Amino acid sequence: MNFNDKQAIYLQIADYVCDKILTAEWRPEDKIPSVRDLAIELQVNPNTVMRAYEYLQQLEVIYNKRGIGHHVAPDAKGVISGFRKQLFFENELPQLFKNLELLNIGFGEIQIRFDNYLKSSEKQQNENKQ
Amino acid sequence: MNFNDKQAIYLQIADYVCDKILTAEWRPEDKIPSVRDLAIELQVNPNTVMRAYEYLQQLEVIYNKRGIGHHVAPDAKGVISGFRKQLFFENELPQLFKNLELLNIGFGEIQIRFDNYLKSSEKQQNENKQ
Amino acid sequence: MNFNDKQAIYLQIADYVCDKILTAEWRPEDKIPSVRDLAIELQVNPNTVMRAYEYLQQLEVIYNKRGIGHHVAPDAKGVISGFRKQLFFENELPQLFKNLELLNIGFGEIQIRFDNYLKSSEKQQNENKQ
Amino acid sequence: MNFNDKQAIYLQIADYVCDKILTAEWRPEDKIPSVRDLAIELQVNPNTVMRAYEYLQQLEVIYNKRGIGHHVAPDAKGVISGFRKQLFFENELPQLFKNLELLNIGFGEIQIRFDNYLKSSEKQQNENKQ
DNA sequence: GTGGTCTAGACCACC
DNA sequence: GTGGTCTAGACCACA
Repeated sequence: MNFNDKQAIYLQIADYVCDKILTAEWRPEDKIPSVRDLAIELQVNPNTVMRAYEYLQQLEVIYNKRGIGHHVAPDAKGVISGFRKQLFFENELPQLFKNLELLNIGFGEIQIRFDNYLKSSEKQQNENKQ
Repeated sequence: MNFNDKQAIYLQIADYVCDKILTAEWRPEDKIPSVRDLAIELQVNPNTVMRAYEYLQQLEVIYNKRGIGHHVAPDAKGVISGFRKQLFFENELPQLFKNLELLNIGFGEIQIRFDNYLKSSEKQQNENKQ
Repeated sequence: MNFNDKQAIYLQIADYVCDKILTAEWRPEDKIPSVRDLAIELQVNPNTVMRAYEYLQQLEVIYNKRGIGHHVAPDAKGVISGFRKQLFFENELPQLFKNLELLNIGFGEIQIRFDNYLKSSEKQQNENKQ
Repeated sequence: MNFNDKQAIYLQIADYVCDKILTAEWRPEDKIPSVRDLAIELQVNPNTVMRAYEYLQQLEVIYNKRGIGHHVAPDAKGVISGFRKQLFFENELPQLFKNLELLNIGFGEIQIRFDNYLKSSEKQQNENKQ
């Protein structure tokens, strides 16, 4: 967690959890780490983890079984994808296009960098498998 | 100015000024509007404009002559481009790639949307010329 | 704080903080007083303290943890010394030499006054220890 | 003149005039440059030069003959020395000593640097004579 | 006219 | 509790 980032820590934690779910590291109905454990792992105040979990419950990404712990919601992946896609197409992409134009960056360069990204990404996955 | 945006107003003003410089509407050594004038134009408190100008001075995008006013720095365009490119390549682009991967969005779709963006952008410029 | 000094109050506060750090009264990673607390202690407006802290953050003398407070940066002492030495050798010392020459003041007199300064300084420290 | 310096321009001009007098480049009863001429030479607004001259008149460093111009006062050198010495001993020197102490700079180093300064100063004067 | 500083007081998000 | 932002209004020095 980055304590000096402009993004709130509880949102950083929520993103951390969402990434775990999107990459299927945590699957639907899986039990996710307890508030205390995650707080220790991420070196933050348990209240802050609690707030992130509450936020994710509200979004129906996770749910809580009293006395048992928090679990990944059945359609967590769909919900997260929905939110992120909206953010992506309505905010990030227009901003990207504006930058390409103002900074005189060609679309070709983006394509090349994306290809490189894919290659290094695949390579890393292969290494992890071995 | 967007008063409900999460981004601070003074940063929005700074971006507003940078855009004026990048599009060459304001050129190096030009005098830019006084704190009070811009405050009236943008309907904000003069202190808020002052804060934006202070921030831009620190970044060496503008400079101040005692009692005369603020002026566009000689290499303002280079400085702004530098900052924005760094932000673009180090944050926005990796974020884009990560999104494409996690959200299962094809690169082709981005390309189509960019072409559409360019068309509507050109169209608008032609309308402004007339 | 000296309200009639030509030097801005927020800069006086910044100097106050730097002196605390240089004398090791506040050490690296220590939490420094909150904006509101220092404002009460120094009898100034919290905004003024905030401005001093912003300035020091920009200089990387202190840093901020979200919701926790401001802390002395790891190399604060080095940073401050660097700035002050630069100011000293590039401005103050040439100014001193120019004065000695134009005002016909002998270097010996400076030496005598410095010895007296050291004596009174030591004396005061001894008194504080007791 | 430095338009971005914290010191007011009219004070910079006043210092400029005082230096000329202290170095005896301009002698008592000499006519000094007209407001217009000095304004052109220093690339500033004539009003600003006027303000500097008014300030120096008030200090009895220069005086004005109506329709003729400004002249160096008989005891200009004494007056200037007086002011500067006061500033020197009451402000600059204590500040210097405090810096030496906090920055751990030995007095010996100052002495060496002063000797070097004198040598280069003499050398330059010899060159100017030739 | 220009910027620069300061105050008082408010509201907000965050930990 | 912490900082961060904004407003309204004041005063000052400077060109």
